[in-house]
Amino acid sequence: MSADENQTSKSKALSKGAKLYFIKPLLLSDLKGLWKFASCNTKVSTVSTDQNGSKGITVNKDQECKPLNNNNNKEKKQELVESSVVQRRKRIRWTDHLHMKFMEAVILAGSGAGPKKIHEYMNVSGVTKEHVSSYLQKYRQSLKAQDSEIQYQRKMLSSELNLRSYQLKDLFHCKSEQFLDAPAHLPSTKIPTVHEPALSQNQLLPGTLVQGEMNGNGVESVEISQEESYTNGRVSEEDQLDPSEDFETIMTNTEPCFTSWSQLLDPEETSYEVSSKDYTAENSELNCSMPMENDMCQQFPAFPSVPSGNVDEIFNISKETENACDEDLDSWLKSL
DNA sequence: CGATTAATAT
DNA sequence: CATATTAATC
Repeated sequence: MSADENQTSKSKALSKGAKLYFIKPLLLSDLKGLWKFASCNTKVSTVSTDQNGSKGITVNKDQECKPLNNNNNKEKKQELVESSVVQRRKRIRWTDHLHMKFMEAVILAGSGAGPKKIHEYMNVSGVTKEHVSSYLQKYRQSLKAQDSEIQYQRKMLSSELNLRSYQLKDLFHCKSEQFLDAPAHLPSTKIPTVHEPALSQNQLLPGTLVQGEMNGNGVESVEISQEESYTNGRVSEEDQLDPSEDFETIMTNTEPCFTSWSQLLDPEETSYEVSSKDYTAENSELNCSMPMENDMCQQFPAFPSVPSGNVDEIFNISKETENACDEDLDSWLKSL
């Protein structure tokens, strides 16, 4: 189908094997011709362009049209498909095995590789570049989805930490009873445990080897269910102190482990391997569904342990330090 | 029949 | 080559 109505293009196309040549915009007569063509069972030997004004198609006169309604619907459909001039590419099934081949190829081809390279590495007969291309599209989509999921979790985590930072603040400003009660105020921050694979169909990450390899590539799948949480624990009823930027900034400024598919693709980008390890480590903590208190210790300097004794005293000292010089502060810290 | 997957169009 | 769209399967 072409907007090009000059005769040379037409015959060119026809000589190269086109059975039909439509000129846009289509006319009703074109459609009529098409219908006739489609409902005829016989092969089209020759189709000549219409000479008489209509710029549509012409179907050979000698074609006998077979009535459609001799068969049931299904057969009818079959017939049409089979006799149709252009045959649809055979639909392939991406079995685990194929998928594995694909993944291997993706890895071998290196990040940034396109369908062509991947197809070459796969080297599976019957699988065309187009097949690979299509699958690659899907694969990338799944990565993207994963990525945004991770970003989401990251956000959540950061806000959790923020929440805690309020409470640490409270600790420092402490009215002693608050200090002592503090733990009770902590929101129930159960980071949901990882529910393993549960590979949803569209996640495209089956296969065992695959998973392993992917880790090496920094594409670890971190599946933390998000359904629960964050609605119950949200200690919003509490008098919200104004948000302390600190933890938020720390979290958001921290380079994400891997930001996006495009980053993965970038051959220059080498750091993600390392950072992804960090990330996984970080997450394995989460996965243990450990209380946040412990996690905090992993990521931030440990909070000085509070000496047994008079809380008020400590508080007073800490207050004094606001005007203290470094040395004073230093020695105070040591005394802790 | 809606979702998902793969082919094809842009 | 990437992405959008459509068709075929599940």
